[in-house]
Amino acid sequence: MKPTDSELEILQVLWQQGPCTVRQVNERLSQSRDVGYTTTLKLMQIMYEKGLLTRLEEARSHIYEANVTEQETQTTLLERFVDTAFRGSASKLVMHALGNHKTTSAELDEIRQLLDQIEKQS
Amino acid sequence: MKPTDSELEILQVLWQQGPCTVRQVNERLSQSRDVGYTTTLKLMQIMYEKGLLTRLEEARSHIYEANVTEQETQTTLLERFVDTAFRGSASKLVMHALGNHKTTSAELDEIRQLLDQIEKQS
DNA sequence: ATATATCTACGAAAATTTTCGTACAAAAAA
DNA sequence: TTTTTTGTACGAAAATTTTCGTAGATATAT
Repeated sequence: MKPTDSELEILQVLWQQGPCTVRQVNERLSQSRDVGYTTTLKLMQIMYEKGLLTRLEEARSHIYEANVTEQETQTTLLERFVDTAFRGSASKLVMHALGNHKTTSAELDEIRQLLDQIEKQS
Repeated sequence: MKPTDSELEILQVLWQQGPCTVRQVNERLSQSRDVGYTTTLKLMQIMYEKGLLTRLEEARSHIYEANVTEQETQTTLLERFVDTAFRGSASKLVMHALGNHKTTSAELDEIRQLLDQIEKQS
């Protein structure tokens, strides 16, 4: 299941903040851009229908929760992205990402450890 | 300039094959999915208007060429992707990419070298 | 109790992207 | 020369995604 850009934005809020009402999500989104309440509502209803979200209808204002994990979504999106933008070459993508972004020393070490681990397995 | 999915598909063909006519691009695309000739034509015309492609009109059938490099496009798309899917954390993306894709030993070494190089610079 | 605020549902407009039909010109084949 | 093929241009339909207005229900405040 590949979320659209707007859907991903909403998922990010829910992953970071945990279960939220529409209002809470909308308020969070409003911090970075202009978006109407019913726009967010509608999107979340659609996501609910698609199974991307679950919701509790106990109170008058429903409480929504992500029904996909951040990890699995990242995996799905990454796979697609590697294919479309990097012709399937994960290592090209990695080199590109490391080249263009600031990465701390600690993070670099972490990546080194992962490299060793991968090599050991094979 | 962020190309759409279909536009990226066309750019990939031009990056791999060099300057092409619409027919050549369409034939390449047709190998993987069903797409009409005029669909490809229209898209390439739009891309030309946007400045994503240049073209030679000397012959009857124009010859199109990518007007953005694969590298710069990858950089643009990657930046966006890191932000939307990985909350801006390039290292998270890297770990994810290394974890989920097969990478050869040579590629792993190449990445190690890059890591060393980055660390030396800082 | 009446007015105001807040919520859901839902249809449909608006914006974006993708697809294709049709018109017409020029080249190639018959 | 006439027909068929191959090309561009272009408008507009179709599909997808995003946005929002309005109706109606329920809670909250005056």
